[in-house]
Amino acid sequence: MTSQSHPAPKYYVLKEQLRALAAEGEPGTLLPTERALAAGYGTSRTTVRQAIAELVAEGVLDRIQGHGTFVAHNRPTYVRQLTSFSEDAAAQGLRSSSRLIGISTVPAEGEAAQRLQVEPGTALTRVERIRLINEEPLAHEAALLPGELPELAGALDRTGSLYSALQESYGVRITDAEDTVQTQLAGPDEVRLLGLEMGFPLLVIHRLGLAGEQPAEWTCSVFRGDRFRFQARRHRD
Amino acid sequence: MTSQSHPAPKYYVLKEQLRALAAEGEPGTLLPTERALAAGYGTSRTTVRQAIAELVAEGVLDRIQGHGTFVAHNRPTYVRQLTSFSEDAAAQGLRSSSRLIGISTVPAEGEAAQRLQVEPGTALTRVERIRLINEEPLAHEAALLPGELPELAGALDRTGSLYSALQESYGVRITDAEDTVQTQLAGPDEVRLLGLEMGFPLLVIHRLGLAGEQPAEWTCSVFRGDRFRFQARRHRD
DNA sequence: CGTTCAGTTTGGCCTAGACCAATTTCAGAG
DNA sequence: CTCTGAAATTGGTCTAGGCCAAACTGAACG
Repeated sequence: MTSQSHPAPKYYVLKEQLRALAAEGEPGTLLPTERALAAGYGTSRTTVRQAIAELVAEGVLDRIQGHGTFVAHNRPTYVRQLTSFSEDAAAQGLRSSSRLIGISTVPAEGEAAQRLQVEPGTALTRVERIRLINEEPLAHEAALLPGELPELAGALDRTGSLYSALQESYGVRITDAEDTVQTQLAGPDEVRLLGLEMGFPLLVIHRLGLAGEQPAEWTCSVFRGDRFRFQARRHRD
Repeated sequence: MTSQSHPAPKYYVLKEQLRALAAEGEPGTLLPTERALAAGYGTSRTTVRQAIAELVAEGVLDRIQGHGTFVAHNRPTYVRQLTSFSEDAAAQGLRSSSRLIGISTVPAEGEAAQRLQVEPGTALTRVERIRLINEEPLAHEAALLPGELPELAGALDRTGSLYSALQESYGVRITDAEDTVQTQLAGPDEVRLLGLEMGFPLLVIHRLGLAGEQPAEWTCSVFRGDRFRFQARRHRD
């Protein structure tokens, strides 16, 4: 008999009960308050909060300070399939938009310089944006492009797409991209920019965009882990 | 003045201090005990534990009940690039191995039936394994293959690779694969199988393997989020 | 010298409650 | 009826401490 059957932690049992409770209600339905749940389930508020925190991280629940905890609305899950955010969203019938935080010129350094194959100190254009799906923040994205690109702001404003703007204004066409996906936990920056909780699980994608053989884009995107899937297709020789 | 400068939570300040502390020590160096840290930093053990928990989730620290909390050893980060675990690991110079949990025959149902394009109830072969890098558990994997495959166990034992076994015994060659990556939190199963903590961030990959146009494999892999990166390369037309 | 077993240490889980901040509620003023 | 402002409500953060389980320590024993 190898099964030692450690009893599941109390918070986890409660978590699954709350998950079931959430499944019954319509999106938006308010759950009892944390204090009420603690009293009702004969536990402490700390334990209730741990259970709720994980369900929030899974996109099952949502909560607002001063308001309450409620069944999360069925968020569309954004799936990255192609290379462009706007194209991916359109392919899935989602309304995508961007909020431009800023375009600046920065010197190349560290990994960016290496990836873009330029000398450290070379001027790069940095485009920082928030990506939204159905008007809700989904990701923070910072793209680094070689050279100074004075016309980029206007073209980006017209087309809304970085790739379109690059092609339109500078004839740069990204033909290949290499993406690396990994997990990360939300810190103060992500909390501020994406409006989520500290320690929330995120997916970070580093992308190297190539125009032919020439590195033309080095981007770091930080997605909410609960509304995002990354999809890739490969062929073996 | 839009900056509202919410002060960072106390646990987060402590987390970054502990991160710096960990960076100084060699891997394996024991940190002070939670009770000592709480006393030293003039905080509560609860707060210390929250800080440590996130650093554990990031792979910076490691802890063992009854022993202590210490600087994590520099784990190699496994990067998925091709379609096969064994090939990927070999390409990175990592010692990979598998622990077979079981091979069974199960009826097709739900998403698996749909993905493999078989009628619900059709017999599938289920191969469940733990994937290890340098003898440490990295992922749990459950592969579903259409049909009953009596010779699979032997071939798998000989080659160690599912893809090789499939080709060798049945002439099935997986030529294309579609991977979907998303986040998940560790539950009791993952805790038991991979030896990590409840609520630990994971990366889940669903893979549909195709032999030509024919669906031949539907696999769900659950990786530790701290020792895994997923890499994909795309070409745009 | 090795083994055993009780006591100590350390992390794992949980409780009870304090104080803060954002939101909502609602009575009172205009 | 609308606006204002205080009070109540609800989630956000943190404290202090209890009990358990796993690991370690060391003395007693064979």
